[in-house]
Amino acid sequence: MKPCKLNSSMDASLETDLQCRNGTVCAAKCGSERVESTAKRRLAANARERRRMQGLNTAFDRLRKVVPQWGQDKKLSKYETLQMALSYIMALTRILAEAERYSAEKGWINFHCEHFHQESCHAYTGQKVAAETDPYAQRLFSFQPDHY
DNA sequence: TAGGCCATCTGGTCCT
DNA sequence: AGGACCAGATGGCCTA
Repeated sequence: MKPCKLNSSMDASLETDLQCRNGTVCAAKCGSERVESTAKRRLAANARERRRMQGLNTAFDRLRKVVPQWGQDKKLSKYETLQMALSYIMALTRILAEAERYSAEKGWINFHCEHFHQESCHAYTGQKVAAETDPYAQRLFSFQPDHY
């Protein structure tokens, strides 16, 4: 946890706030109220920003949980997490596209067998199904992140 | 000790 | 006017 601080630029802006409008220094009451409200708004903005960043970090943690770690004991950095998520999504997309292609092909084969070559179907489709499961598993488990 | 990563503060900009 | 988002600055912690 970092210490709370008010930096010099803010102090300067608060000071100029005191010398307002009529060229002379405002009444003490007016100035102190303005300073107080500015400081309050700043603190509120800081708190909001902290909450926002915490929300962002929670999202990063959730992303880390669903992205492959490849046995790394060290937590992925934010940048690495994004890179890994990107390559992982692209790999899954490729797998899905191939799965669709394979299933479309299988559908055609079933149709063809039903209507034209019933006698030679079973051996062929059985062989096809067994063959198609392997490449998916192979691809999924051999997935390596792309580098961008 | 340098470099990487991170949390926080801050001011600017845009939106409601 | 006030909130959300963003990017720059700063300083702390950790590791090679």
